Amino acid sequence: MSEIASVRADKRAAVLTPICAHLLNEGLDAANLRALAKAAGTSDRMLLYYFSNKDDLIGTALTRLAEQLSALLDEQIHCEPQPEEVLTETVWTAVCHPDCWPFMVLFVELAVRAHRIGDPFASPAQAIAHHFQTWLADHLAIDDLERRSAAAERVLTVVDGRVLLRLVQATAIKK
Amino acid sequence: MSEIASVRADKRAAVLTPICAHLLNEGLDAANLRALAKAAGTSDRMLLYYFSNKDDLIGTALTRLAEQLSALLDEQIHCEPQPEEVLTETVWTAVCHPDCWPFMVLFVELAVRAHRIGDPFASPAQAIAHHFQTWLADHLAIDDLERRSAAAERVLTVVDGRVLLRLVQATAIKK
DNA sequence: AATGGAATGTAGCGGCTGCTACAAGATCAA
DNA sequence: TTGATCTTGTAGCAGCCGCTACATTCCATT
Repeated sequence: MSEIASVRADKRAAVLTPICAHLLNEGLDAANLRALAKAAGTSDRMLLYYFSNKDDLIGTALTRLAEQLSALLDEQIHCEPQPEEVLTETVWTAVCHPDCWPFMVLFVELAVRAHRIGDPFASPAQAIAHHFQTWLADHLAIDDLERRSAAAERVLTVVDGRVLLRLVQATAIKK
Repeated sequence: MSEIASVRADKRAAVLTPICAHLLNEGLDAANLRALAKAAGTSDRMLLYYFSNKDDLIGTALTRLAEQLSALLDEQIHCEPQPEEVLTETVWTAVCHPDCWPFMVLFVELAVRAHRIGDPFASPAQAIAHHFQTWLADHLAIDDLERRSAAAERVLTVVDGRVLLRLVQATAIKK
């Protein structure tokens, strides 16, 4: 019956949370089935029982992460529409917050893979970029639609550029 | 004798050119020893004879690529110092040129790995970013040193941001 | 209790990766 | 020519990867 959710579907959903966390903290390079399974307290065998293959798993997790970022933005920033320069700094501050920063790093990884590989990375990357820009436009104190959209794109560009440069400067600790 | 270069040193230098090309066109993910050796017309065994290990090879190649990008910028753009907005568009046009674009993609890959892993990626990434910004400052029509440097950083930020967004939009062709 | 399907553990395959042991050829000084 | 050193090919190891075959356990229905 449809009202009786199978164990499989339940676990599939449950397992997604720690997997998203792992993806966020360790990045896509570290995202192999055995490591993800360990993070989720299960086995790689089970992950491939819940999901049809690795791409399905990663794609599902990334889609969920894209939604999480959207929610995070709404949650972390409650402000009236602002002028372009002000919004840029407001968002930049939010982006540097420890809760948000891992999303931005992941987004950069996603962008490269979207370009080089395509799916399952392209769709979430585009979703994140698109939603981010829409969100920015909604928080800009500009009446004209076209100008508002163009300004949102400029803000997004500057923020992304700063993220990239910050990545280079804030380098991993060597062992 | 020091004037007699060994075969090893010669080949080590010669092999670097096709390896850099491979790195540039295929990215860091595809940079395994066997693939690089094939691109260089030799064997993985030989690459590890010329270089002490993979990190040494990649690090050397990346350093050379950083220098190549510097040369490319000088070569592709000969212009008088420009105001900030003009230089931004001049550089953006150059960056989108097929000769330069692969460098930018590689730079983004480098930035992520510099952040997550550190060396051998951090140093070349920082070199590229630093040289790029210096180059920009040299082409800005601003007298005051501090203002010029700040403007160069803004130009670099905008260009990098555009690169990132372009990556997401120009996605790989699916098979 | 019997049965059939869902859920899970065990073990391993085939492929790739960085790297190395070993031996053979190449080169050059004596 | 001999021997030492530099260069190179062959083969393979140990580890990781995505994925799967097989067997088992668990549970709901009958």
